[in-house]
Amino acid sequence: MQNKQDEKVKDRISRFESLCREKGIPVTVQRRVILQTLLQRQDHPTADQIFEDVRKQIPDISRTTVYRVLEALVGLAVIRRVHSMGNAVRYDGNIHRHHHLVCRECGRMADWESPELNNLPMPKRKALGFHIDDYTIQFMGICAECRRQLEHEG
Amino acid sequence: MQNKQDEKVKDRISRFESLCREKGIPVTVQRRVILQTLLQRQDHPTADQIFEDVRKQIPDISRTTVYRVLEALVGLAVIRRVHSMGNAVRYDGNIHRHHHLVCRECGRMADWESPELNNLPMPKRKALGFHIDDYTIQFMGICAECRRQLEHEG
DNA sequence: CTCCGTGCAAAAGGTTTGCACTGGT
DNA sequence: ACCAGTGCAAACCTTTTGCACGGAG
Repeated sequence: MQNKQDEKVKDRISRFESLCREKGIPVTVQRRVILQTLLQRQDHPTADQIFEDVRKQIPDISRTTVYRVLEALVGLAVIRRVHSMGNAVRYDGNIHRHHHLVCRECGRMADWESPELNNLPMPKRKALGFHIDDYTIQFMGICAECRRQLEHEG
Repeated sequence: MQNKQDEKVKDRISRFESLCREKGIPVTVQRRVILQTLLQRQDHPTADQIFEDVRKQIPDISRTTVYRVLEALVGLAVIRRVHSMGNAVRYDGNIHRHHHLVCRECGRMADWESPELNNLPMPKRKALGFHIDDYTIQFMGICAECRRQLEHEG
């Protein structure tokens, strides 16, 4: 069981290394250990939590490096941010069930309402200890303005 | 059209005032204007964006008040946070389509996989200018630990 | 050998807190 | 009059940036 998980992690890491070689990006100890640390956790840690973990293996690593490497890994699509908006809390005056279109680039959000999405099968109360009573879907993509900008850059 | 929207806002505000009276919570100018400001916007502003807006009506309002009032309104279920995790970015090593159970109280998250949720009808490319290519569902509720704690408090 | 990645320190957001004062009820 | 809400300033936490050094390709 544990071995199976370990193998998966090893596999992901070696695929990451191939990807780096392909793109001519240096494979550093820090990157390998940061990726490994995230992959070994079953939760969804913050950069700082990863920093604390990684420190056990690389005591002199800098917090800055952890932040930079994580964003680099996101850029390579090796890992994901859990939610792709900026780092400020956003508020919504609409309290009935509705969904959002979110731009990966700039965090811009638009509402998305669709009756067929409003009666999905919910995890039953008690799922994993959670009492779930509502849900909201984030549709992810690129907004018109960012698309235009990306095209202009090349 | 505009009048219809204005009426909705007025209605929400007067319902908010009733709720306050019911609970013996003071209705202040600041609260009314902050709520109104959020309701009049069609986007999902940050506390700071609301602060800038509200300033036009109450030039001497403090940023602190805006932060506090918004959280108070969330507590009363009059408005919502767009995503209910803490204020640090979280990373996920799992890059295939999957969903999350999120605790409203503490932000704890668990993965939720369900084949029947992995082929929902997506907004067609171009919806509102967005090119959507993926989605993820956030199921919202209370985790076991927070439930226990809330019961202990009364 | 050349760059990119790293570490450090400082700055830049975003948010919270303690305290004195003001304003709703 | 009482208590909760507000404003201010300072603290705090998370993230970003500039620069000099060191290690990977």
